[in-house]
Amino acid sequence: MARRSEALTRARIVDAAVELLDAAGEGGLTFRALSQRLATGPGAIYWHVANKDELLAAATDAVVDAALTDEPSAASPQDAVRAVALGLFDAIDEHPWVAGQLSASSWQATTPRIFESVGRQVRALGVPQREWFTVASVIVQYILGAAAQNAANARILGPDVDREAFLGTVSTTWEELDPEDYAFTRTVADQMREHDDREQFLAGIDLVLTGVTTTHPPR
Amino acid sequence: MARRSEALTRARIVDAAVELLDAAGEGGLTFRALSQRLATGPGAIYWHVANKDELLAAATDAVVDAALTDEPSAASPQDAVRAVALGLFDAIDEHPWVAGQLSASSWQATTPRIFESVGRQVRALGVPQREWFTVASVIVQYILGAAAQNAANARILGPDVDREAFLGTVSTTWEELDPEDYAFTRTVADQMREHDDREQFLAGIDLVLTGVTTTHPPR
DNA sequence: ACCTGAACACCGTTCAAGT
DNA sequence: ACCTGAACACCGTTCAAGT
Repeated sequence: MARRSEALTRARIVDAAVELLDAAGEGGLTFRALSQRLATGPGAIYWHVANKDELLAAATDAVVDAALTDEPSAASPQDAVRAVALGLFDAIDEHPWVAGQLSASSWQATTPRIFESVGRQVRALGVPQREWFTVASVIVQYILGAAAQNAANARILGPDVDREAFLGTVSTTWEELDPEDYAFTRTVADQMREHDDREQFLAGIDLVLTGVTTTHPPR
Repeated sequence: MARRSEALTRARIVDAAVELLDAAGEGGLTFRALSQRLATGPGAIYWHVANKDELLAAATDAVVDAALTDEPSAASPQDAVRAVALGLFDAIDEHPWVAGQLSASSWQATTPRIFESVGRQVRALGVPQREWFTVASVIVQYILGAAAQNAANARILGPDVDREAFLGTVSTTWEELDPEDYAFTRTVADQMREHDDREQFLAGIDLVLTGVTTTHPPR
């Protein structure tokens, strides 16, 4: 499997890192495991990459870049936002470790790309210019925040656990909470069991977009 | 400083863990550092706490619990949501490591408390019952997501970096992006330099709440 | 029941030495 | 210029031994 004939490049290292992260999670990325997969010593990697943080940032960048390559070209700004949001949602769902990174240090390099995609649609919605930064930030925060929490749940689940069984367990736990302290949570326990993550994420996007267009109606 | 006369309890361990996390971040919490601070051996801690994950979850719980103790008792459901949101925002701002935990494994234990607080206000807003879970989830996702990203920025900053200088640097970086690929981001670079995190967070809450009341107008 | 602290397996990172 | 792999300092966790 290991193609030891090919040169050790930064790109090959990042690709292998993504594979390791996908396969075994954040704890699975090890300089030893990585160097074994690349058929070298651990020290070799340090010639191409400064340290583990930089490697994680590069891996995150690679995933987000891939998720954002498809140009929106949608019917409405709303649809374009939905497309960007779903692209990131799916990418994070497929690579759950990305979530932790996006709220970590790679923020600086990766976020402008997301911000730009969303911001153009904010402009297209007719939001007044002095609100552009605020509104675009709020939408990006919701997208990344919701996707991150979704990924966290997926991480608890693990790849081998049955989703329905898990939701059933949580739902049952909720139903057994103190009736007085958790009146609301108990009531919606069955809604939680039957909800669809993707649908709910889109419902959130739509709520935010409705808030935006209501607060800043297009002239 | 170390009160070696007192018994080693789970509560004292968790308190010391919070202090270490506050002082030195996620990397600062070490069983060795912790046991030194508590004047014992590392093994002693394992009698009270199963492992590091459980310890982190307990520390997170402690912080969130403290942030949610003040009952809202606000004029409107909107104000109550703002109060809960700001309480969590400030708690995460003060204990940035909490953000990473909330999107990690402690989700199960801690989230119902937040969910209940927000959910009661969703009910009070007159949202139809079959939408309760969705709407409450969206609000909680925004609160935790936005607070987490804010904390991430604070973590990059570190406690000793000048905030204004940092924002100035980021703003300048944005202004130097490619004019075609990053037309929007460049335009709002100065807005980013002058924004206030707390205000922007509240603006997001209000956008979401407006979206909720517009989509589900109170009868 | 609760604490001690040495020991184990593992990790990120460095660096002299090689090609 | 690029790679090797032993070595260093450190970590989470265990466990026989103590009180």
